[in-house]
Amino acid sequence: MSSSLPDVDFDNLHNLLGYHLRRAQVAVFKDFEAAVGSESITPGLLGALTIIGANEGLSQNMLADALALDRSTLVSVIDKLEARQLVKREKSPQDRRRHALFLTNDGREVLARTKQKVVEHEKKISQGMSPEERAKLIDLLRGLYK
Amino acid sequence: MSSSLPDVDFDNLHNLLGYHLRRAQVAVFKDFEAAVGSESITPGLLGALTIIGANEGLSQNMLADALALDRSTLVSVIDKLEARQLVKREKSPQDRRRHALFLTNDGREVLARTKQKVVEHEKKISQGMSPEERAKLIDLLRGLYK
DNA sequence: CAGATAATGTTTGAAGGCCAACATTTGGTA
DNA sequence: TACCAAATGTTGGCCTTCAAACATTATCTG
Repeated sequence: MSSSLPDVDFDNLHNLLGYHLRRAQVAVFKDFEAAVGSESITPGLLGALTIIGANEGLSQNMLADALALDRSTLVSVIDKLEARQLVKREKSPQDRRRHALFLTNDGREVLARTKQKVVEHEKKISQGMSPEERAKLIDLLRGLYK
Repeated sequence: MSSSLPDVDFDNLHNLLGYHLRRAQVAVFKDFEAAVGSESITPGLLGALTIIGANEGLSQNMLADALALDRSTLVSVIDKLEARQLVKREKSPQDRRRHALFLTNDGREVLARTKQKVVEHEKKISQGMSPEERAKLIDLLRGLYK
């Protein structure tokens, strides 16, 4: 399967946080796809559905902030969700620059189903650590970006 | 700066490892660019230079394995490094399918300079945690992908 | 040895992200 | 009030990545 016989020397790469962060993220996202993929929901789409569901009527800018995505990136996320009839844009009457975002009934159903599957996914990837370790991990990760 | 007044409800997003992993990775990579950017070296390029430097003559496949990148992705990484005269491809005499990868003198110099700057970068991002916490963090991250 | 199978590097196409530039709308201020 | 600055959403260009298809070369197997 792998093509390393003489074993690669990683030098100090294994001491770099960025290296491990990237690999962990790739692995976790892959498991997410496997667990939730039947709904055709990616981590990014779940994030958007979750925040919209808990904050109906919010603007695209607020959502982009919450997800730490660029405004322009969010446009295509919402385009995709709207094309699948999970979300709708409505013009905000207070501020005509804004779009107010809402879940459709389909959106609410997909979100509910996805959330359940995500519970399993989180359980699976956290298998190798104790609840305390998991909490500590999240804490340390937040420390890296807050 | 930010556009949240009524404060966004994050629902259970803050309990998802993937969410924090992505945000931490983005932040760390951004700091990397700031610290090392003067050399125009990205995390991916540093990874390639590091592994090649410690394993001169290795093949593109072995390198892709080490970096957890797709073979096809690595082609463009090496294209870029070769265009900048930091790496050279040589046809392997033992296996004529393979390219053996080597650093040029320029490549060695850039790698050495970059490594120093990366030390500072790692110090900065690890500022908020103890050495034990940092080691634990890396350990937990490895647990997610190994 | 001959033919099938696998490994290697490459190209192409698609997805998802960023940034810069833009039009529209709002809000502050002189 | 009239102007200038900021906020909002969108578009287009670019980069990085993966996956699939391909040609070339090596290797295994009958």
